[in-house]
Amino acid sequence: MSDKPNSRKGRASGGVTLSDVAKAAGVAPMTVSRALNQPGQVKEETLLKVREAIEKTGYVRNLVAGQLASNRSHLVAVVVPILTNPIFSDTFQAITERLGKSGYQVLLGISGYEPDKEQELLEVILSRRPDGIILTGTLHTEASRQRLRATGVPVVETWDLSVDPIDMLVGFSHESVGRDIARHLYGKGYRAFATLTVGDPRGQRRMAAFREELRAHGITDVPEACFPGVPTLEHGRLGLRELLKKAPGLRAVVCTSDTLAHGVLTEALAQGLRVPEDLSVLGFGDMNFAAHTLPPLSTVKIDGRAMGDVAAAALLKRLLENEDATVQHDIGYTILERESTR
Amino acid sequence: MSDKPNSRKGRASGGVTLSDVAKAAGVAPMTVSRALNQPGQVKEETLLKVREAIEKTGYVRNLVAGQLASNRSHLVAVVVPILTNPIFSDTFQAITERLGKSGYQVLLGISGYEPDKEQELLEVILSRRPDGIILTGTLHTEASRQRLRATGVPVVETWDLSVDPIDMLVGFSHESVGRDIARHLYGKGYRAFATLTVGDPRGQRRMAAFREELRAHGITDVPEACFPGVPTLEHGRLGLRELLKKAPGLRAVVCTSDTLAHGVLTEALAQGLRVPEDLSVLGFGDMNFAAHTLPPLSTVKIDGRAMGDVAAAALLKRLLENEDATVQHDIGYTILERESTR
DNA sequence: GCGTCAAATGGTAGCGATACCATTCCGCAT
DNA sequence: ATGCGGAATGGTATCGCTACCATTTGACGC
Repeated sequence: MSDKPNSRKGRASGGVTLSDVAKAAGVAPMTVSRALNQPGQVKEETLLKVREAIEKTGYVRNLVAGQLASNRSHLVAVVVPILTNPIFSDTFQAITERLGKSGYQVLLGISGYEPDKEQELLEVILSRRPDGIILTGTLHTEASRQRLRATGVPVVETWDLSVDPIDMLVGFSHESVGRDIARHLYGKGYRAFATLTVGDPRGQRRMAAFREELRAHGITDVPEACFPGVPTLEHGRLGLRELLKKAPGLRAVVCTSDTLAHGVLTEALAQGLRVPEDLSVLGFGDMNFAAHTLPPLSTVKIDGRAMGDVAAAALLKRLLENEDATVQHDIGYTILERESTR
Repeated sequence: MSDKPNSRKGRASGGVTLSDVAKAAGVAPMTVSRALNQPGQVKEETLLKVREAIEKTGYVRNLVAGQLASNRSHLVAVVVPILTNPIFSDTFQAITERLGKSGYQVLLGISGYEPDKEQELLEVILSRRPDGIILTGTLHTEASRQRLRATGVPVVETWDLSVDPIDMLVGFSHESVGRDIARHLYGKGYRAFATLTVGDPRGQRRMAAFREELRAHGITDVPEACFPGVPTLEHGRLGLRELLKKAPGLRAVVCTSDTLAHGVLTEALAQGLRVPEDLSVLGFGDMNFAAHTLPPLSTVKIDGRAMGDVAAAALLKRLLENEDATVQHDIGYTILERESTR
């Protein structure tokens, strides 16, 4: 049917427009527009004619023009630090699904834990006039915050709580997690701890709170290993080796990610250390493998899907119902005791 | 500085437009447009005035209007089956980075291995008039293929080869992988095989070729376990149990994913099976953990980043240089022998 | 038959930018 | 001075759609 690929250069796109469809259907352009956007307001008979014309002409909607005219993009931008961490891809997937149901599409941005990169990203994102923005974390440049506030786009920050949110907020307290871990493990009788982290600002904050709480119990010497980049099994293995060198009497390793913890378990197994008898290991995230490691990994469960769902729901409420209430939602967490700690 | 959040309803967006900037700078709108898009064509002095005006007015570009006028979106859509599989997120990340350098932004779509869902997705994607589309796999509905061909958008299919590509193509032969695995393992003396898969069409094809090649060597009975959904450690563990029940004499398990293989290794360890003495395991993908499992996992290495890079490069060539050559690139693969096979 | 009102449809003027062409500017040779 | 040509800038007509309001249609009661 197609004569030849459209040239798509110069001014005219060469494609079929809504007016062409209207002509083919014998109605006005506005009617076609309504048939597509508010089919309920169009008579069944007309709807049929329009659909037929669309089919016949091979019309492809142009949301770009629609967006310019209506000032609504049906686009929501989501910014995550990295995608390779399943903890974020779960949230992202949940957001995508929830928004998709209401006809919104997601524009993804990857910031790599760098506020400056995030700022650049936001600039491009704002240029596309999204209807809403979902950010990961509350650590943004001052310029970013001002820009977002000034434009008035609905914003949801996730994965954290904050005293001064830009707009809406869905997350949990990382300080609280750190303290709870410390109390929990201290309560079980552990005294010789170490932490294993990567360059993740929220993980660092959890561990800072963890240390502080331990200090309150008189434990001041907590060795740490920290790797740059993303959490990997390898970093977990290297990390345990490093920590054992620093502190041979080590009894419990607290990791900022299940992946790291999995590496620690693996290295322990390789070295003949029994878990939890000789060494306890605690992860973070409750990723899908955590329950199936050897031994099953104790961890802090974060419901990433729920977080995405709540964030998307809050945004939709604002978008669809023009609800003006500011959302502040603590999604909580659970310390999941499996067998890697006892 | 901001008076109050813009209402963003009705027709006027209430924002600062390029014309406002032009007025503030004392130049024509066209000049501001050029200052932003072809700064080389604008006098240094004028450039300065414009930049100042942009700063002062708090102007945020509107790429939507620009796109409508110029018929170029600086947007490339990427469709992947799932994001949780690191093998795809690597490719995706590489694409994003490469395109980002040339000023293109990426619009992500998740198809969930369902051609019908992909078709719906493509409809929305095309409505946004992307400058290019990168697809995963070559398995699309006929309607999708026609639609893509008719619109004339540059398309790159990845992760596969095909006799009838829509446009450009970057991948490798899954049949070839399957046959090579069979020859390789057969050559090392193995005779009792099983396969472990999830509902991934390309993995299925690899295993079909694997079986066929084995049949050529007189091995016809190859038990299989197949799980729906995505590959997880759990499926790997369950899979090995299932397979051992079916075929206690099993000597080598071939998996369609490193994650599954990791699960098999874990279950073997849990059952006291020695790898590779009692059981050999082969994965697929060479994910970042593969070299660090117990024992290190033999696998088929696919360079996902390279694939993304090549795909993005091919697209950019078409977009920037209007190169008309059809690309067909076999990215290849390597069977990586670590210790889980011998 | 006619007024009434809601449902369905149509006409027109933008949305904010860029393509295209026209115009002005400016340095330099004549 | 004058003419010339390239660099820099400006004016205007769209791009394809939807908001807004006007108009038409049709069902109903009296």
